[in-house]
Amino acid sequence: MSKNTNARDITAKISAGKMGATKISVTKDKKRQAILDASNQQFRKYGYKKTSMDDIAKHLGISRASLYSYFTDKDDIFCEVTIQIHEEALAAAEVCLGSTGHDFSTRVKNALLARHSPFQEAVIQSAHGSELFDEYSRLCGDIVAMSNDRFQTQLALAIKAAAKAEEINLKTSGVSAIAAAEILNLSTAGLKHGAPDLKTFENRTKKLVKVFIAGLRNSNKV
Amino acid sequence: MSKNTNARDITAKISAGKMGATKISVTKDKKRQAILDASNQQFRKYGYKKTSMDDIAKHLGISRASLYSYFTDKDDIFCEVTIQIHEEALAAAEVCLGSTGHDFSTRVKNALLARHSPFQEAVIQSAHGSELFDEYSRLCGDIVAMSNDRFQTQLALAIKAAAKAEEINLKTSGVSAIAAAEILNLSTAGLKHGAPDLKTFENRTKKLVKVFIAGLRNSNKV
DNA sequence: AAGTGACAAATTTTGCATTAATTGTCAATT
DNA sequence: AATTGACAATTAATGCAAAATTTGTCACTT
Repeated sequence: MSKNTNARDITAKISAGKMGATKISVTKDKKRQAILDASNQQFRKYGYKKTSMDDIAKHLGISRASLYSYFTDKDDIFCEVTIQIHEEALAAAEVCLGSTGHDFSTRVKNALLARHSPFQEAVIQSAHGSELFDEYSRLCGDIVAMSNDRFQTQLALAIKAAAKAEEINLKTSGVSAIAAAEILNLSTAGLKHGAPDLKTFENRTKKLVKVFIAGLRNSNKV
Repeated sequence: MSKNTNARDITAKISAGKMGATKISVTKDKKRQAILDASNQQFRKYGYKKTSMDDIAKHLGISRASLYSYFTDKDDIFCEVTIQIHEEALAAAEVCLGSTGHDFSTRVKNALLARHSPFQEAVIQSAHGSELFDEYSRLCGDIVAMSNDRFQTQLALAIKAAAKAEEINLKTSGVSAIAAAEILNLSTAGLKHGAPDLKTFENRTKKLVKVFIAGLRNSNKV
């Protein structure tokens, strides 16, 4: 096994996808993606430790050796899977926040669900949720933390914009945009607890956001 | 080790303290309490498995054998400790909810803090937090669940009363008292995450409650 | 170039024996 | 009656060797 990937490596990987001219063939990227998908599937089904490189290879109908021409080792695959899930969730959340045609409260609700639902499904629901969670913090603690920061920053920006547009009133509410974003994010995470299904979690989130955003409109009035 | 204490036993133990005429001597109760306190201390310091009956006995300056005339086994002690912590937290929360002289929002905030702070301190802060948490759900999952239910019921009653007193407006908010209580309780639990100290957690809770309760005053107005 | 089989090294698992620690229960003591 | 020391029994920790699995690499095929 390789040594723990450090923060600099991760940052490089995350931003790599955004740069334009890669000379790697399309088929190579497609195959990389197939490996990531298969691995993700196996990790959820059997947990991280119980999933061997051979399992992944067999599941794809290729040889184990070829995996090593796409990824350095299992840790590498796991980190990339994690990064991808987080990137997707973040992108989806950003779309929700920016979507016109919905009022502010709905946009926030959708963003929170986009950010949190994938993990409610993947981590909590899976039988190996707790083991995967351990691996997250061991191999990709930085990713999760960074992703959280980025989401809260996005959300805070949206809240600030809403305040400027006078959809909410931060001054009378006595909370900063950043604080509001942090509280919404953490609270939503809390709503996952003991939720028997995704629908329950969604309902709770819906209500939390509705009331919370309403509170941001006039917290001072008693 | 004894078999897992079942729900009926726990219910009996919880209500036992409320009945009047116990013929057990005061010193016996005092000693029981001393054992519980010492055990609680050791559990937090060294974790559940690493704390032996001998450790507890030595820490009290008594023999190990005498522990067994007060409790059937270590599991029993652990459950009683857990019950006591939960009972205290619940009682404190109830006092907060009923306390006149504070406005509704403050009462709710204080109740949530009374309910959650002890665990923020004990479970999260301790080095053995995760192990203790595992033991909780293994031995006393019922206690935690029951305690949660009772707290949410209390909170829901207070919310209903506030609605009757027209301090908040549940109808326009579109959430039931029970739903609001559940969301507040779960959200507050979420605010513990990554909090470096108790103060941070308290600040977050303060803001959450302020805004949320404000939202319960007029969720419909856009 | 992309992919594979095969190989040596490293890691995990298994079984088993030994030692140490912990438990729960006495009869005996204060 | 409360407490204890001591005892048998269970359970946990340790060591170690053999077997099995998994890993990462390379020369070789297609």
